[in-house]
Amino acid sequence: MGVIRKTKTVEVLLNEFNKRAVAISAKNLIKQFQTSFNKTTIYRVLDKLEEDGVLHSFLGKDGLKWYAKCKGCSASEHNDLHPHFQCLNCGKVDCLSESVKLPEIPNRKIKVSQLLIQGTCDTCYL
Amino acid sequence: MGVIRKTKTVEVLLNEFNKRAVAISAKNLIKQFQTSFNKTTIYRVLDKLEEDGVLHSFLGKDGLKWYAKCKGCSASEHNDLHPHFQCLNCGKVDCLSESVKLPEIPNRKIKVSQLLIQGTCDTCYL
DNA sequence: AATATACTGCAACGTTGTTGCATTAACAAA
DNA sequence: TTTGTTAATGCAACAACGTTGCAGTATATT
Repeated sequence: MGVIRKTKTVEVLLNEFNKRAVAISAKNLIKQFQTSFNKTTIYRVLDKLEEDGVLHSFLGKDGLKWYAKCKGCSASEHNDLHPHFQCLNCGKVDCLSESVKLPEIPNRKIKVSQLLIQGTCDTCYL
Repeated sequence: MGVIRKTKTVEVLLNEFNKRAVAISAKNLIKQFQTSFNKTTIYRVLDKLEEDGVLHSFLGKDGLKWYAKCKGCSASEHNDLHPHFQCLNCGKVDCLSESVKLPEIPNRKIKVSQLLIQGTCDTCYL
């Protein structure tokens, strides 16, 4: 379970998430590191980092998988219930710190929820 | 533009959405009607019906595209801001009528939002 | 240094959805 | 009803994102 060995791929990817504060899509990472790492490896490392509670994942605009650093998650518990904002212009995704109040749903048991807000970000906002 | 001609495909698909009250994925429709219609046709008809404000679409669990009947939408305006609930056990998706209160986001312009709640539905809830 | 096994790269594949193009069918007008 | 325009369809091929199997490599442990 989780990341066991400290490999080059893990080091480089983690560094990337630490450097940038925003979420990054698997697609972007693959493009960025295509000369260094195979896409299969990147997918697998991201999986592991998520299992480990280091990253959390969610689906963005076109069903693409995005990852961002977790704050206060562990391998046993993922509490990534914050919403995400994706800019329809530049594609950038931010984690929002505000929590969402889920509607009341009778007779159903909620396991996870995902709120994706789309619009224009501060940089692209004219 | 939207749907112009009353074809067999449009008729059958619309009938399906009227018969069942839940959301249906493109994948399911293609599987269900693979003997009658080509998948390309189904994708295109769904697109048109959405443009027309008859259906609205959203992304479910694995990035799959789901469609459901709109209430009070038109070609000019889609007000499909309600959340969806997907059962992790049987895969069924329901539209929830409750509206969601979006968090305050400074310096950004919200265009659309999508809240997907996942868990166990009433039928699968033990 | 030797060993066990986690990690990697490659190639091939799977699934969902899209595109181009020739053919067919819906609708309007004569 | 027949004709003509053009929207809708089916087919095949493609595109994108992601997964799988397997042989070879690197990491950590002894």
